[in-house]
Amino acid sequence: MSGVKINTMEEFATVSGLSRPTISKYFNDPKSVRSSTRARIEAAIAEYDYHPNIYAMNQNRKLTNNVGIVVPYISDPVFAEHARALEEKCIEAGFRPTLFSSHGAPELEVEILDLLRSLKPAGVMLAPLGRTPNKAVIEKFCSDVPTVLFDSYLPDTGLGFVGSNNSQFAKLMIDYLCRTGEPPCFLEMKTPANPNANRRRIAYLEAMDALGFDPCVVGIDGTGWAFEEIGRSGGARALIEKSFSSNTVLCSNDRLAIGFLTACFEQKIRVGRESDCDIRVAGMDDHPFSRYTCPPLTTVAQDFNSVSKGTVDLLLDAIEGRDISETYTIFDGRLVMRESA
Amino acid sequence: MSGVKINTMEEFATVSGLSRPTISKYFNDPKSVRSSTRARIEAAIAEYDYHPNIYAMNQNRKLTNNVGIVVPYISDPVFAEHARALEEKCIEAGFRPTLFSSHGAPELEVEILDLLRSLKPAGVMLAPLGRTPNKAVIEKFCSDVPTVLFDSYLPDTGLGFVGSNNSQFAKLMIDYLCRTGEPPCFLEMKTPANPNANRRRIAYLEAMDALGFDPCVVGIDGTGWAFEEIGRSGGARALIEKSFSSNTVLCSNDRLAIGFLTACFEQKIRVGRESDCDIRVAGMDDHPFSRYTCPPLTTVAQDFNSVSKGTVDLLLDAIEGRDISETYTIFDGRLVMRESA
DNA sequence: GAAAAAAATTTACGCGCGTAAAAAATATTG
DNA sequence: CAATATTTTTTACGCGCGTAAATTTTTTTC
Repeated sequence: MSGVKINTMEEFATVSGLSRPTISKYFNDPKSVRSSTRARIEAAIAEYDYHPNIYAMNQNRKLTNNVGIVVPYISDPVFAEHARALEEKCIEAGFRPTLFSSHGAPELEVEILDLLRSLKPAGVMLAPLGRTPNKAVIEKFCSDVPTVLFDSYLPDTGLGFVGSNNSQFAKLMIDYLCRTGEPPCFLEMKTPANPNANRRRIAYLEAMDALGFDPCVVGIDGTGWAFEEIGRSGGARALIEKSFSSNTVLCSNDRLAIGFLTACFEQKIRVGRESDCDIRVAGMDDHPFSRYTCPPLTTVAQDFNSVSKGTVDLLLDAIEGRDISETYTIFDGRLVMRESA
Repeated sequence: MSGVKINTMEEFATVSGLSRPTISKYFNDPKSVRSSTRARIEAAIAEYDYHPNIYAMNQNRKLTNNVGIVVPYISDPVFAEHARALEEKCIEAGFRPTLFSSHGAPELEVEILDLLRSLKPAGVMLAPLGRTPNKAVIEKFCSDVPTVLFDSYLPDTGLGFVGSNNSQFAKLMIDYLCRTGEPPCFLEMKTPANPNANRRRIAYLEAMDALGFDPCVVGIDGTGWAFEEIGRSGGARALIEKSFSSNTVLCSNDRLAIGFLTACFEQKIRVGRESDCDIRVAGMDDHPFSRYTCPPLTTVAQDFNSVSKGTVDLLLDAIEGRDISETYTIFDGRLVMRESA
């Protein structure tokens, strides 16, 4: 590496013995220059460690190579996992992802979209909070910026949606639970932070009806994203009040289930599918820690990889002008049998 | 809001009846214009929804108002929590944080620093992976960009460091454990992903020595960031091989402890501090999930709030030219007694 | 080897804003 | 009210790069 400091593309063109427009072409698309030229440029980059000024580049480009990733709550390991997978795939595709978390706050979600707009991204992957107040803002944003929704569906918004088949999640688990024991009750938050919860409840009601069982939905209080604590305190109350009509509880998501398991532990209620147990507990999502609860949590695994791949692919297809055939894609979950049910 | 679309600052200056340099001054510092002028500008912003072009602004500014946040692994809830707290405090202070995760990969850490450099941020808050290969790269980066390290210390690097007093963490827990039962063994990864583990082991050895007990360090295999699985599989082996010289195990961190609790459960070893229990288990960090293990995990709580506040404050002091008196700050942990020990 | 095609160069302008300097307008002070 | 201080305007240049058009050079084709 040479000691000379190259600051502008002009200077870099000089030292590499080429013209600036050629260098510019190279940085916009390396394959657009002859391979011998490309080699010279890359040798010069290695020698002078030149990087074009990002701001000057993006100022004039019709489209930047930025993509935005917005998740509702980064501290939720399920979304952290989503974000990680999406970032990886964007980088592979040559885009520069920027990650934002709404931290559960609708106002912050609006601010993030504002900022994203001024970042002129090539596209955005958005998992909305799913709170009604922001509906109009998100629709407006999607009509300005190419946006793919994931995880949480909003009708007629954005280029499309990729997510999980929440109905299938619930049906799959209910079938399993009914086949192997008593039909489950359904434990959920009365006012869920995440709209997928509604699909899961509806699927529960439908599946129970189809199987000829009486449903039993237990709604617990609590707002916000501290699901474990809500599951623990609300679950404890439900146990004391004997709200469950069977010895099997399907929780709306794993984080709720994790809290509920703690409530069971505190009341010395033995959880599991063996004969000496009092209750069976199941969740949905395959949260990274579900494997490590005691007993390990039986759940339905989200197909993170397919969802993230589908999300990135859909966005890139749209950005790069390929026709997007499927605008609504959902992936089935996989039953993960562990000891809790 | 008017229907007219304002694209440039020039146009915006016209419609607001002021000159462009005044508008420019306003956006660089609203307080730098007379309050009556400020009011006119803000009224015009509300009416025309004008936002200056971020790229054009940053191109010429000596300093942007971007700050970078880099964590080693965003899917680790401890770092997700750190990131959330740092983001919040940056936004409050009027800066624009961008979050990056190295995903445990040293190459990615280098790429992130490269990108950050070209983003010309006002400053960076970096929790390094702590792998030796990147030492030189990070030192170089810190000499170019105002950087505060957090969580993981590197000597003589950056503006300063803010983190936890890992020695105190270990001593605090060991004192408690020795006071209430048998002296603990120490469970850790042989090759820890995070350098804080070394401090904790050293503190363990010192504390045991000071109390006149024989130390017993159990190192388990495994690399990477899947700590729970490492704790479970390695812990299971250690239990079978009877590697622990006492009935008390202090784990190097909570995630390891969570996996170890699962190993105990699988082998029907009762965990807790009551008389009918076989083993006591403790961790360090106060991982968000530790409250919900069965039994709930006794641990030492990191002072997330003080660390994140200290990190942001140190960086902003440096950016805004105040003298930074303390360049190495660590915060003590708080004992969180739960049922596991 | 000449003709055609492809790639690189030259020239020149524009992007949207920062910012400096001097002049003009407005506000503050006694 | 004049004198001074503060704020705003006018004018003008520069930042680093995208990009278009015309020209020249290099490569490919037969």
